[in-house]
Amino acid sequence: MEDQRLMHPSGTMNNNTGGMNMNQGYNMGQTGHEEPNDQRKQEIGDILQQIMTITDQSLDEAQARKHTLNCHRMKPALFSVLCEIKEKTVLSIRNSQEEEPPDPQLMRLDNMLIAEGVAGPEKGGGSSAAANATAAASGGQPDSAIEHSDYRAKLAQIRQIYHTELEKYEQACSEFTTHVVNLLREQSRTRPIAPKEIERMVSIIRKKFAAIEMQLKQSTCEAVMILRSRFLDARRKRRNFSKQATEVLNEYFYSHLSNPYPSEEAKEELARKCNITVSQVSNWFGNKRIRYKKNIGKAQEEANLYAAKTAAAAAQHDYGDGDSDDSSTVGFKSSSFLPPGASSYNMSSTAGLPGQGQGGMYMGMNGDNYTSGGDTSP
DNA sequence: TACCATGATTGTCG
DNA sequence: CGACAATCATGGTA
Repeated sequence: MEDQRLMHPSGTMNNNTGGMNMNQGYNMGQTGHEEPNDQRKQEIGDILQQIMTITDQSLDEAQARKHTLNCHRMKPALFSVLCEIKEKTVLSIRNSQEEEPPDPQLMRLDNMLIAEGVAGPEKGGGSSAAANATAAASGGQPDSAIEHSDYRAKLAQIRQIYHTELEKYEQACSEFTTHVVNLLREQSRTRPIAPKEIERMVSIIRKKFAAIEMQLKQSTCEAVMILRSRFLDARRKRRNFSKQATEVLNEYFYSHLSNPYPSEEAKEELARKCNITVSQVSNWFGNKRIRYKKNIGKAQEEANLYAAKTAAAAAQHDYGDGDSDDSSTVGFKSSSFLPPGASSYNMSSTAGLPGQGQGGMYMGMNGDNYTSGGDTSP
């Protein structure tokens, strides 16, 4: 990682009250030169050697030398000469820097991170974001809360890592900037340093750290995209409900054929029984209603099967409510799925539907208990 | 492999 | 926002 490499100059300068040249600092913003590895290693070795030499000198000694230099009688003259040279070079520095417009790519990344809820206004923040987001998903909009919670938990994890890293970078940046500024101020006693130069130095450092931040943002975006694609892939995977679940849903549907619109409570109850989500129950009923209407002839067979089954169950209960489990929690919305007057559960329920015989389909079914639910296999 | 069944998604409407 | 209709995409089967 480049950030770690970048921190080294800071450490170097810490020990550098003696006299390392700040010009090394000016190279910071420039792109690294491409040299053969061996040569580069050699150079690094030399530099390290120099540093070791410097740190070997005692601080007192260094301070004493600096003091001697500052008090030297030629110092003012030397300083003014340096100022003159400086004035000439400053011109060349000045035109090299003007603030550029914001990087469009960075803006894209920022926008995406905000849109995905990774950056931007707190949505819970840090590790609690997962819990909050999950709660929001299952509370406000219960649909597919189970799948979402996993996705959101992972997203929150990404968010937390992103913020932690960002914070680290910002802290490092500000520490490093402060250090460099202090160093320059210190040096300005010995050589002329214009405030502009310090500003420039600061902006170079900022740019460098901004580049690192951009890398962070980019990899965060990538992580989010991967997470998303995985999540979407998982969502596309369709699994048929269990035979038992289908049976429960069908029982409910056909025993409320006159009004197959389960209330919220009924949906929850069904979801619990079938071990699926409420939204899956809603989907199922939506699909069922429309497909029933489209193919009443065929559905009729199924209807009879379930009617027979529930009738048998009712008989067992000796005149009790046929589906005590359901009806206890079921509320009905007014609906026109069937014409008014048609009631579910017996032949009259289907009498009003087009394309159906009035006759004895139900009778024909006799009691031959519907054994396998008929439609789906596990 | 084609075909049907089925769960999920999307767009529209009241 | 829920219901509906159309559609997509996958699972299961002949």
